[in-house]
Amino acid sequence: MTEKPKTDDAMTIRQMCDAYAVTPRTLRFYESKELLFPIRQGTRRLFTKADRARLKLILRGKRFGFSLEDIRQVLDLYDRDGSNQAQALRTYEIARARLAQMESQRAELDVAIAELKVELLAGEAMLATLPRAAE
Amino acid sequence: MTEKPKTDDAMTIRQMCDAYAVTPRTLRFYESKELLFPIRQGTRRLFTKADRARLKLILRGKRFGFSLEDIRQVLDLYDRDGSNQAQALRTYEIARARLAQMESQRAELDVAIAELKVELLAGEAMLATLPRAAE
DNA sequence: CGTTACGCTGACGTTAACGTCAACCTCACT
DNA sequence: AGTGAGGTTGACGTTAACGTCAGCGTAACG
Repeated sequence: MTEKPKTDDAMTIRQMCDAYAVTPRTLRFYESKELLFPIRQGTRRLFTKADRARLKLILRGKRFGFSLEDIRQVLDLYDRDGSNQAQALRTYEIARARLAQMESQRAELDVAIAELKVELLAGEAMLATLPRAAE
Repeated sequence: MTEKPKTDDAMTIRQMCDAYAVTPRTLRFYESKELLFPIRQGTRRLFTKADRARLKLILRGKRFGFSLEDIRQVLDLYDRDGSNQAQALRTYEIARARLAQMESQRAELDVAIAELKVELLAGEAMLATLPRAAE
């Protein structure tokens, strides 16, 4: 039993779009970039459960700010051999590097926010000196 | 006295590049986008004190994540009439909007960082289960 | 059999902020 | 006159992640 991972759960491109809030163009684009591998029924694409799993990872990766290329590499590693420790380690390293980037970016953002707040205070002070034309 | 804001302090493009760590292309690009207005000595550009002040603001704006177009608008307002309260107010509003963006971005980044950290912990756990091929 | 829905494949367009030539000028020397 | 440094103006290239056609197929409905 449980021996039927065939096309039981295949979804059309439109169903995918509705389910994941992406455009057809996006899905085709991801396929062209080898991020997704929908099967074909004639000329049409059918997205399997595996594709949906990958798409979820892709969208998550994007939220993290990974580039599609980064994401592709990680997906490749998962696909090729999920139980290879060298590859798992590589994935881990990529993620760690990205985390470092994000934390650095956040630090810069914090500085910029602080500076901008100072500017705003100065701006408010200036505005207060010339409150003419009070309707 | 103090009546000579002529070309006393004009700088060549190369001097500007060295002073502000930008390329000539960048300065010419900024001029084409009407962010800078270097005077001409024959065909060559000479950047005045005013240009340097603007460039500093531009670079600062970029650190804040403003687009060049945003920056141009603000510079225009300053230039046109620095003491116009309506314009100062507009500048203030632009900056406030940008600050809101930045804080929202920071919040998202925080979430993404937190999530990614969770993933990393999971990754570490997984790596720990298969510590084969030591060394 | 006509139309409507859905899908497919190119292929060019978009946005930002410059990078990267190529071809030319033009001083200051030597 | 030659040469080298530094400058100028086009104008096309780059990167990411799709958007936006145009033109075509095909499958079901009425």
